[in-house]
Amino acid sequence: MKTIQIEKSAQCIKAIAHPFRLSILALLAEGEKNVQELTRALGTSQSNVSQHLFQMRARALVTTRREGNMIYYTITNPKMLKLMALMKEVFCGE
Amino acid sequence: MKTIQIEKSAQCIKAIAHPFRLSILALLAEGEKNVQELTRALGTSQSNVSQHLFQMRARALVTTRREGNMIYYTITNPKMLKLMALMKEVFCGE
DNA sequence: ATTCTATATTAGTATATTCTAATATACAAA
DNA sequence: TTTGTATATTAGAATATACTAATATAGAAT
Repeated sequence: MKTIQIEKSAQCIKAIAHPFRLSILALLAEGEKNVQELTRALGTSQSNVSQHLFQMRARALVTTRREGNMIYYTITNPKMLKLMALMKEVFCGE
Repeated sequence: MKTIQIEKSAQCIKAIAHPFRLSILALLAEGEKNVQELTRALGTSQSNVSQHLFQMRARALVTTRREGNMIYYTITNPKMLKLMALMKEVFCGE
């Protein structure tokens, strides 16, 4: 595996290496959600959620869509769902 | 996904969220290696490599075997290889 | 234009991570 | 038993991350 791929992968992995960010992905796996919905589900501050979302947006792991004054987030790459399922299997046993 | 699984997954993901640790996994994917071999390949200090290995050992992602005064490391779960391939695909495109 | 609501950004602090340098441990060889 | 080699551990400094509180922005509604 090339150095550049290692670096990029490490950045993306870091972007999902937090319980809140994993939870956000698990919620988005059900379908798109706006920031309010995510904030309520996580039980932390809106600011904190926005900051976590920023990290995943910066790596293009999630994508946004505006509707009125709400921003809806979705998982960019559908293969992410497969990846999450496999991580669960490898890290938590089956 | 349950909170406990989220927590455990986040811990494991953190344990691989570093270029050196990903490189180590990529090297171990080729077969078991001892600390010297990994140290030479990474081009950092032996102490640093041991510290990175510790993090993955603590999460049982890698397993050790002693031979004389060398310690050989292997990837614990063969499914990790599938996971790494999928991460590369999702994070680096195909 | 003002106000309201949703989201983003900033500043500052607390905590965690990473690295280097030094030291400890464990086995092998002499 | 001393010496050498491989690996692990510790301490401390530098950097990065995560959180709270406050503020900014952008669009909607009045």
